[in-house]
Amino acid sequence: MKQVIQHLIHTALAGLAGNDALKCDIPDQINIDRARDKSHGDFASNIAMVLAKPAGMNPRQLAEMIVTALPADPAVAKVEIAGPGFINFTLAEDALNAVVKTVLEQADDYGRGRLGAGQRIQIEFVSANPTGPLHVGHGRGAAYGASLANLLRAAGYDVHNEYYVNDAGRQMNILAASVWLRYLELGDAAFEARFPANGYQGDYVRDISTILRSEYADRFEHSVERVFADLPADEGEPDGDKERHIDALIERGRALLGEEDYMLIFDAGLKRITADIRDDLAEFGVLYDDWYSERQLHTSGRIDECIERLQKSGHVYADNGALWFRSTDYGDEKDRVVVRDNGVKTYFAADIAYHMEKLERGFDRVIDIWGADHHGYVPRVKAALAAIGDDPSRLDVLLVQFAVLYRGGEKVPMSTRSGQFVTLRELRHEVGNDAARFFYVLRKCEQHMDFDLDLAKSQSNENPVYYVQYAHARICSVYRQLAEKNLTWDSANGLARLDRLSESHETDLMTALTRYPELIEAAARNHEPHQIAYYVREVATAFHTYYNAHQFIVDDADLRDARLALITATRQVLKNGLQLLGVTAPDTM
RNA sequence: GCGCCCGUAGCUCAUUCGGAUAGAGCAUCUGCCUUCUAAGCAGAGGGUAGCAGGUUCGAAUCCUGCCGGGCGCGCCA
Repeated sequence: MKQVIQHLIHTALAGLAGNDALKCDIPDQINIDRARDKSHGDFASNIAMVLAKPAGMNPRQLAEMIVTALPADPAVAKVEIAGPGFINFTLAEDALNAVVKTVLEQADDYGRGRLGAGQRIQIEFVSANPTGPLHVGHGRGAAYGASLANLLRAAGYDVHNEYYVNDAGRQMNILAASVWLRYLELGDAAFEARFPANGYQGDYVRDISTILRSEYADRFEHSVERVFADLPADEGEPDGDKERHIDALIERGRALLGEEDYMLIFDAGLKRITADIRDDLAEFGVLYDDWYSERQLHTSGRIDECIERLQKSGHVYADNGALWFRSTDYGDEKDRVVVRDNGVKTYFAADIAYHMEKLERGFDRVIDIWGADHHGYVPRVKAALAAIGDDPSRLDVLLVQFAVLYRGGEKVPMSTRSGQFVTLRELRHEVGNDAARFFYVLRKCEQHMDFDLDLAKSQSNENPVYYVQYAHARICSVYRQLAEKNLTWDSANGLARLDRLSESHETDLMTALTRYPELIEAAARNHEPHQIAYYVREVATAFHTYYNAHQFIVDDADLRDARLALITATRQVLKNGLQLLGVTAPDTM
């Protein structure tokens, strides 16, 4: 409809310019907005105000001229000039109620757009280290990423979801050492007192060790004395340094176990935790096309290849035994190490290779969703892509602000290492997947989020998701009532008699339904799934209001069939919108 | 200190890439269940959009400065 009006205005302007009545260029983009206030009609254009200055005219006069030159269109019932020079368009009733037919015909496809035009787009999100279960902080990235992926798909993109598994690096070695020590602890309780301050303390580590012991009893046995002989002191001991201590402990583990057994323990932890994360996300309705391994980048030589490319670019130098990427050449604050003086490639080196690889896989666009604490990382990744000759503008990094947890008015400390956190699974079980998905996505990603656990858990009925789902269930209930009264809905008759829908509640609801396709496009373009959440709530409001004001199952069969057509279309739009958010649309509540 | 994000009703947040009188939910108050589910509806009160300038026909939105909050500034990942 916007395009229709744009076209009308464009025709009018072209005519005026042809008569020399208008002495300025016609803009390519003519802005048509939804009117906020019903008294302003359905759509508004600010074109007269925009062109007033270049045309050297008063905006209201110019608006008069444009309106006079507008070709007639059956869809437009009324055109008015208002305020400083807005041109307001009111739709004809036929044009409005046609939406009911459109929705019923297109059904699950109603709202699908072609903004993406089949472009391939990859979206990587969550990608938490597989060193422990997901916590509620990860939940936000999961809900946001999954909803955004659904939204982009609905907007016509070919979307590929990916999880980057950080299965290499120091954190994973710390996990392996933690699993090993808990395993030893099961054979000798004396190990418990020596558990490193920096180890992973969560109970899930003990669970992994218990399983490991059931599979490999007595295979990795070592005494406390041998394990801790001549190690640097841990935190809490004189001259203690927890970092040096845990690194030495990892090396001790490798030496005592041998590489094969060490990797066996390492993989036991990795596999259990990755599987747990995968199940957790799947239950949350968050699915991936690929789980991409960081370790695979190392073993395949992709990182070396990437470093070579960087070197050839001339932006790499050696200093202090390490290899540096001169990211300051691209505006970064300081240069970054890619190979440490001990020969180990940094996480950054792997990440450059990963992004290089993503672009090579043929995606037109790549989206990374990161926690806001990684924001300083964006310039160096883009710098590296530019250095190796890739186009950094193909990468969008969306930063999701932290969800700060509150319990009893107190901030809840979160740390994976200490094992002190509320897991995503706990949250899901307490408030339900639907409420959690909806709650998370109700704020735009750059907005800081206060997550009040007491509110979410104890007063979950206040969550607006129930309000929306209730509207859907109520519509289903109307059909059950219809059956009990031995009536049926004649849909063909309903569609033929849409002219009977003239109550203000009905036009309001239909207007809301017409907005859905535009909303998908705007929300996808701006990466804002929260718009969908607010929209379905608006549709639910329009429906609940209608429900209370009018009876659907009336004696007049034409009116009844028309009203049932409208609420059926409403149910479809609610379902489509909720589906994008990963929320169920229940038949009963 | 430098960089990124944020500041809108008592609380939590919207505000269609600059539009008309800044809107919802929660909380508070007043009404509505013999009729399709009251997890609902109708209505009321509640605002200097952190503060001060600037840009323009028009600013919560863009720019500058200050104030306040969050995060980051490793040869960790």
